[in-house]
Amino acid sequence: MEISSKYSPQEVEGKWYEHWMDKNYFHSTPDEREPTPDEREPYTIVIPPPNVTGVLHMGHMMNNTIQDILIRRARMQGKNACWVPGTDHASIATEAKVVNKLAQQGIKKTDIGREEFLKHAWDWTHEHGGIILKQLRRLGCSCDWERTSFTMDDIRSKSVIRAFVDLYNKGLIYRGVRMVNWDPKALTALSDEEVIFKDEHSKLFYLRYYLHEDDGTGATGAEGEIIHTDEQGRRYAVVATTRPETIMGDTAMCINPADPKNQWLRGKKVVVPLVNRVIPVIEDGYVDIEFGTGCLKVTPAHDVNDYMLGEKHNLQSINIFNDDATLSEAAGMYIGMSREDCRKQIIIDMKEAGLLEKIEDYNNKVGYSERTNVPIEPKLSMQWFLKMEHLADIALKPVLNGDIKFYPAKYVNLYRHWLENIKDWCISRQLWWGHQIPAYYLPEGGFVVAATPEEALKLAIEKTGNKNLTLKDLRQDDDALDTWFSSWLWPLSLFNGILDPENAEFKYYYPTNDLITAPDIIFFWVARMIMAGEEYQNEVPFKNVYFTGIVRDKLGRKMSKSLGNSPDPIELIDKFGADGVRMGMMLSAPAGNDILFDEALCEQGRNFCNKIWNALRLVKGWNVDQNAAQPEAAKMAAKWFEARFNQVLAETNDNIDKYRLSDALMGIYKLTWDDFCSWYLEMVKASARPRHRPRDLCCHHQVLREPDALVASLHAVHHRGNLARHRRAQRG
RNA sequence: GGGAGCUUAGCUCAGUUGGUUCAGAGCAUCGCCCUUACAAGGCGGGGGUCGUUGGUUCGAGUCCAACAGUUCCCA
Repeated sequence: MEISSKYSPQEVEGKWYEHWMDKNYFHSTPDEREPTPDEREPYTIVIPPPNVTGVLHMGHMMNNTIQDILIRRARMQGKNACWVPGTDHASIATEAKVVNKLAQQGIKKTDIGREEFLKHAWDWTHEHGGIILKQLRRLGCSCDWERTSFTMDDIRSKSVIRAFVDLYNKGLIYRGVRMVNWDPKALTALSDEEVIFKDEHSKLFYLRYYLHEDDGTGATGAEGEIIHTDEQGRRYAVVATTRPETIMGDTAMCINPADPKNQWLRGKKVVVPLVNRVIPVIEDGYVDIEFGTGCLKVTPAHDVNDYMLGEKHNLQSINIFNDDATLSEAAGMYIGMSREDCRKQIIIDMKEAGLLEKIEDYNNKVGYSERTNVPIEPKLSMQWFLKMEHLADIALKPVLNGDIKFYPAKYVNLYRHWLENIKDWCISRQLWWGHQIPAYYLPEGGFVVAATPEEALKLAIEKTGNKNLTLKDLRQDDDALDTWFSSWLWPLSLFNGILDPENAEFKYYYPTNDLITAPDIIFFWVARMIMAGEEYQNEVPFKNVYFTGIVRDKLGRKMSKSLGNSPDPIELIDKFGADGVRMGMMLSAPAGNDILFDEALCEQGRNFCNKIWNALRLVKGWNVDQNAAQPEAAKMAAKWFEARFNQVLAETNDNIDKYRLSDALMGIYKLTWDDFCSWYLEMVKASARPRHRPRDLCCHHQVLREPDALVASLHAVHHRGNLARHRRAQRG
């Protein structure tokens, strides 16, 4: 049979993937059918669940290639390897997509109601979900597909609710009015981690706050005192702000008691410009003397720090915004205007009224919603929170004492710093797509928390003593839980370890071995999984965390849709083969370092596959004579290569043990290309002149056996395994 | 504003306890070869004051300090 001189992955990869699936090579037991584990050591990875409606991007390619390398190696080492795939319901992202789709049909979600909306969301999920898992198959991922899970499937949903009820009963979950990050587009609260700060070229507006009923007293004449006076001799304070549109919510002005500039303002009252509300001047060391004029307007309803000042000084809090960040009735002016328009208008009006001192250019950072990309509005609202102090404590220990190892280790510091400065986690979202909070409000006020409506009713009757209560009297909380509130249970809930911690699978597979993830979700996800693991099992959820780099383009820019610099992974696979692309990623991916992706690397991967392919062609072209004696030179060459092979194998194992995957790959690359092809095959070739003389069997076998073992030892380029099997198949 | 990291060949990066093996790898490049496995190839070659300055040391890519550039995290 003639073999093409060029390797064509398209003809090989799909076929072999199918073969592996047919043989069920990726499935691991125990499972529900076969509850007894064999004597092998388990090796478990749970996939970082991609968004159910997402599509594969370069970050997934990187991440899942690494997982596949580790899981295949474990399998080769004789461990019971189990890689659990699944997807995440991605509350905000998915809900936003469904809302948009409905909007195109002229439908608002509030018009159709929760139940109807969820039907649409499930339709969307069934339509788009699973695409990404199919794409992972293209990449060659050896997941145990029978175990495919979803954060909103039955077991996972029940686990989330169970955990919520449990934490509530432990007193770790509470409901309260707090300053939260409000997304005025998605109309929901967000956690601190979902806010992205961006540099902004904005303006600093200096506003005049005239003294109320100025009696001319207060001046100390001290050095550094600054008193502003207008043409009529009226005295005023100057406040610098980036957000003049919030003045309607001002309930105090604050100075630093140690600020010589503003001593004359002590104990005075000032008038909010335009609004004409009289507010007190308070004193607090919080105010930065150097910033602006040292006078701070305090708007407790619309700024986190102002909120704290308000609490401390007992200030009134006026919420001047509606949920969509337009001006509310309470603002008293500019009602219904957007915050952006209001800012423009208010500056025009101030100028006219002579209340604007000056405008300066100013660079500051503004928080944006990670999902909708609109500026976050700090907002006082009633939300559910998870207390973090205890959870942070138990999550810090295993990382500091080495029960969990981070690769690279530099992330330990970052992790510690975050945990030591942690704030309570806002876990409620004003969304429908997700796990509905299992809190039930009673007709006479108050609420109960229970896993099911029936249990809630029981509790409600106990609590109120009212035996006539029915399910209809209870109203379940409208809000859903933060998506991460299900993700953090992932390693536990995948094996049903929340609902049934004594089950055989869970006992066998948990804790998992390695977690492969991106460093940007170290807080969102990694830290919280450790908390959940410690809280529920008193055990770490995984032993090693490998942080991948962020995939950038070759100019070092983040890949983004707007830049259009992200290649389509599937097109890359079509062009270079899955192996070529996988190798391209791995060649330049030391842990934790960003990788500058370049198609040239995939080309190198493709070339390598081709090199192996052609080694096969050479060997296949040889006739084998069982009776021929092995030439002395070939014998020596074989001996040399075997020694070389064992040496590289040891190095490779060592490198992978240290998670130095690109080094491991390079070792095999050179072994294959330089030692095997350039030296060994050439030596065997030369030893058998004249050229048509058949090679001896011994030699032939060794030639075939060596790359089999070689290839099997590192599955970075998984179809090299195919080639080896291909050889075996053709040999017979 | 606070903190962390990075800076070694044209590019991407190794370089673990300071000492022949420490100045490396891959890619790219240059020269010669269509040699019957592979031009997606073969053989050979060039290329770096290890960001800058200073310090510790018998000895510094490696340790210390300052500075510059750069990236990230937090507020």
